[in-house]
Amino acid sequence: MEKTSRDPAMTDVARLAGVSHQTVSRVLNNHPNVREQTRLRVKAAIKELDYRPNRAARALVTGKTQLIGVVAQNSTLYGPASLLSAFEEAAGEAGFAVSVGRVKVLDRDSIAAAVERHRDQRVAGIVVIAPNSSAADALADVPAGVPLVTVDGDPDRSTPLVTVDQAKGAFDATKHLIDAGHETVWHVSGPADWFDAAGRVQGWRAALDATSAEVPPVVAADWSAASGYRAGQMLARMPEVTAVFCSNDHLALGVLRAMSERGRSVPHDVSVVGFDDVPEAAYFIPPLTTVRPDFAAVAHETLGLLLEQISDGETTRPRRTVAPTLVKRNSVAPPSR
Amino acid sequence: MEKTSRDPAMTDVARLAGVSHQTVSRVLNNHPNVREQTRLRVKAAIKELDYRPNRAARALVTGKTQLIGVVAQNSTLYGPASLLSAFEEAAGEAGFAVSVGRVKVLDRDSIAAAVERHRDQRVAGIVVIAPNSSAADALADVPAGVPLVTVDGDPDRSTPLVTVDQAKGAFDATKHLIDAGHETVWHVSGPADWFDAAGRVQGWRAALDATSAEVPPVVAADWSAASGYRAGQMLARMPEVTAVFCSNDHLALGVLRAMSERGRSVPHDVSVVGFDDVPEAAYFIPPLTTVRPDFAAVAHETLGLLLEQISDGETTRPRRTVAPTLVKRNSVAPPSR
DNA sequence: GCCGGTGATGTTAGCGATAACACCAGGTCG
DNA sequence: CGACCTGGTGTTATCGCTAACATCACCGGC
Repeated sequence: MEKTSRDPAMTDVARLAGVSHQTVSRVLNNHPNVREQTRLRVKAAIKELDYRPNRAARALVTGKTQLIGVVAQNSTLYGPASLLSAFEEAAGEAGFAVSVGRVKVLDRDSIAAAVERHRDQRVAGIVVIAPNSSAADALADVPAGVPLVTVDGDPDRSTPLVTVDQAKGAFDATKHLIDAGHETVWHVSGPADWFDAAGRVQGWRAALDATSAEVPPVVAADWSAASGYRAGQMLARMPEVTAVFCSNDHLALGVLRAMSERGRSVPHDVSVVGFDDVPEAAYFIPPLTTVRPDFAAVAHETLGLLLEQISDGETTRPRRTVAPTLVKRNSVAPPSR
Repeated sequence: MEKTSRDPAMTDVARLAGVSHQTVSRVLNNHPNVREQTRLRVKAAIKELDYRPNRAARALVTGKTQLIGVVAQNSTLYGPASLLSAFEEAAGEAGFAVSVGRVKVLDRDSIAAAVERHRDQRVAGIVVIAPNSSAADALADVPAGVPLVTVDGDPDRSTPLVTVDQAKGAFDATKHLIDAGHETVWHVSGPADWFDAAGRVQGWRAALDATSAEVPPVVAADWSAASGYRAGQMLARMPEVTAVFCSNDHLALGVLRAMSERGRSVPHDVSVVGFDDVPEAAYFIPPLTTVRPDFAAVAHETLGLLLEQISDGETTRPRRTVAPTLVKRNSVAPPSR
């Protein structure tokens, strides 16, 4: 019964393989000048001891970690959650660990504190999912030199940014309704300080302008089904409303329920389009036509941009946009009138 | 224009404060034997230099990191996503960083690989969200000595485990339907190899047994609205079905739509109860009665169990269960017959 | 007035890697 | 055939911290 001794270190491997620890290091880092036979001996020793390099020691001497910090809101909104999950997977495949710093609210202080925590950890780079303006503001405080990429952040700021092409998605959705024969399209929007919501408003308006359709007032909501329901109750009472584009699927769900309660049939009386394509959208009543963002693509672009900064210190094209696609289901029909 | 010099280290702070680096270390670690005046001088120097301790160096000498590794599936299922988010927040408050290792599928090899990646990082502890049996199997390979907590894992295994009391939630839901006057309750279940699903089946059956109600066959599905819809199509054709307990809210959504298509009104003709209380459940048609797990509580219990293991090496009570609550809305009514 | 204890601080020795340089054998070349 | 390169390897210094021990002033007690 012996005391658990410490984990094997490089010198233990070296001793077993009959070489110096430096040679072990060379094998580990794939340096060219190692004889094949030596390499094999070292690898065998590594395996035999179940040796794993000590990252702390490596980080200490190189000054670099293999860690990426992500700042995200503590919410289960479908978009951010999908993005985060996709990013973690992509980063993992690239050999980076991902440390997630959750933030309760997206205000300047919380974001700044989360970024600081990551800097304390000496992460190689930071990704901030900063979907609203106060979150974006916080990034002004981050000193240059820390590789940083913003996702869904402020398009008017100069930080490297990856985002879904909200305007295009909204344009397509609105256009689809107009093409179905509707005279105009109403819009239930997400919170005004969210860039996603703003971009969708912009795309919606552009589509209406393009066909000289009348632009009705934006119906403001947050992202919740509850607020969509309230917006829907209002719209359901207005007979001139025949088409509604909602800023996300949950808003659309609320609208759907309000319409159903008021006896306005979707899509016969009113057409509805959402945004996000949550997995259950196909099982709303009726199945929802919606816009699907490609979160995996956003994640990959983000990682690419970050890795570029980490290695070069600079970035060639610091703004990237990923186009979403319209998914047609049964919530859109020509107006009945 | 001078070259960016290296980050300040402890010796820089020491020099500025006119003390030795060891004294700086003592201040940082709140050692008692430091004169108040010295402490203040050191703190001032730390602030002036914007000094941050190098965690790699600390980890190297102490052999411990302040990192917790989490293994989770790459999915956006509401339950796991909520749990993860809650855990990250709780761990952050306790001063730990959380590294998330995503896994595409919950099979033994992937889980084992993810655990290994975390061990390479020398995390202080590991949390595995292991909701099905193949995931749980992988943990057999983890050597003792690595603090490990399983969430939603195998109740029959001896690893420390935290879980929602699935059986109680399901029992309450089923009981609620029986109390409303239904002769029996049908069940649309999640995948059979998920412990969550199994626990819910068990609770459902217990409630039926307790009132000597007939136990209809389990309708098997996965967690998706699509599979709920298929199950619902079948159940809708059976006039004797008046009450359905679904293993999660998305299944319930699919059932709701199938019922609506077949002209069976919920709750007038058929009552439905779900599980999870997703935020939009209140806006289904009709608003869904469901069971709400307390993910924050699960997260806290998990963290507590893990920290106990990290400090003591042992655990007093390695199994913890968190009771969910029934949320009553409008999808349950007495049978019409 | 000397001794031992105690509080405040400094000094030294690692932790486990990589970097930089030193070294040595063997081949190439003028 | 000696100078020079070059591939393979070892040696030493170093990263920034904490642990352990050393030091020193000051205190009270006999």
